[in-house]
Amino acid sequence: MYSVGMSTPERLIESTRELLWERGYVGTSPKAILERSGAGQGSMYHHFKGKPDLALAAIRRTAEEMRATAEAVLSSPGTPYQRIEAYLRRERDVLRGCPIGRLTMDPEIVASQELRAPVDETLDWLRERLAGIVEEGKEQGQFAPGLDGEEIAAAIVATVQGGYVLARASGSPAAFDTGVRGLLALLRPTA
Amino acid sequence: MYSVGMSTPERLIESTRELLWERGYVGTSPKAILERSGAGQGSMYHHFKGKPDLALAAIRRTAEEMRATAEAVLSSPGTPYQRIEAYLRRERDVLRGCPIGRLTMDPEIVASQELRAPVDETLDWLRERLAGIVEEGKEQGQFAPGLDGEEIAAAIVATVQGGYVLARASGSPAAFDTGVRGLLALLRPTA
DNA sequence: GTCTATATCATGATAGAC
DNA sequence: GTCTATCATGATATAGAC
Repeated sequence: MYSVGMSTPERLIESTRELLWERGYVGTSPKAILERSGAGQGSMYHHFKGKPDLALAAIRRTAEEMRATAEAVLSSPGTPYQRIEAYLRRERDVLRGCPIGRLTMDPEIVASQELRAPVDETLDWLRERLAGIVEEGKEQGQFAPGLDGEEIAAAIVATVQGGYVLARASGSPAAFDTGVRGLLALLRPTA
Repeated sequence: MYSVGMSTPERLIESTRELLWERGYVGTSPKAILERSGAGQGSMYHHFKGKPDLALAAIRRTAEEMRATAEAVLSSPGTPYQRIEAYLRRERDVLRGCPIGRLTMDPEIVASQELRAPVDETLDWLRERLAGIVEEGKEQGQFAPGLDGEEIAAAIVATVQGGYVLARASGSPAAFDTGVRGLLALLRPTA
């Protein structure tokens, strides 16, 4: 429970972010949010219109954070291959899954234009960012000229998102790493 | 609602399978199952011990079905690359997601040894099956000898599972296909 | 801004008649 | 085997006092 140095709306948003990550939108109840945040019923409905409104604030913040984290790794020095490798091998809490990607399996998120938008925009941005790096690699002769940046980027993001699925199914992060090694082996410049 | 030619337990299982696919375990209520199946409260608790028991029966059947579908494609004639391509390009209801993979994002499935087991076993079987095909391809000189069958297999399954995530995020199956094309481009034998 | 009270419906099940 | 109570608790709010 968040108790120090945070305003009530902050505590509500942070608690909601955690619960959405752990249990998804459908699995997260207002009651659970109140308990975790230490806020009262009245406070929550004073600061937010309801569960969807609070979830939107939480999802937007998580999306921003994920984007910033990815950008930090992707803009680090190194060759295109090295930057992609750094992204794929970056430390992750694999068994917790992706706080953004997991939302796509939630029926109420997907059904809501508003709630789905930040999820879509984040994954879309990531694909575009990676596609640009692949194109850079092609120009530098690091990747085969026949490869399509957008296709490779989609395969990279999918491998990460699917890696979480494999890891959670098996109860171990190993499967994530195995898939990442497989993709890196396929991407590795021969030169 | 299932009404003809099916026993009550059958109707309950089929309705549960659909709901688990659409809404996950946490998002599926006994009431919704009863409404969809047309069965009464009493029938459900007569044939099954409760929601977890019914879900287990539903998940086991979905797992069997998924395995049979995959095996049919993977054992079809063709070179290893062609069989992998056939698997990746196989017709899918992409926006509905994977009925097995989506369960890994459900906190109560992952928390339950019993409910997670069929999910784990199915994805594990699939990885092993694909790994064998990759090894075949290496023997035939279709894939580079340096590749690891298990790694490539994990990347393939992850690309599919992650492809569903991308598709559902964007609300269109296109992203799934883009990722698959990217992976196939990387796998394609040059010879 | 926060609190407690209240409201309505859903959840997940049990009991016992038929 | 199926049906209709019944039940305790949770979900998702609203109302109004403080």
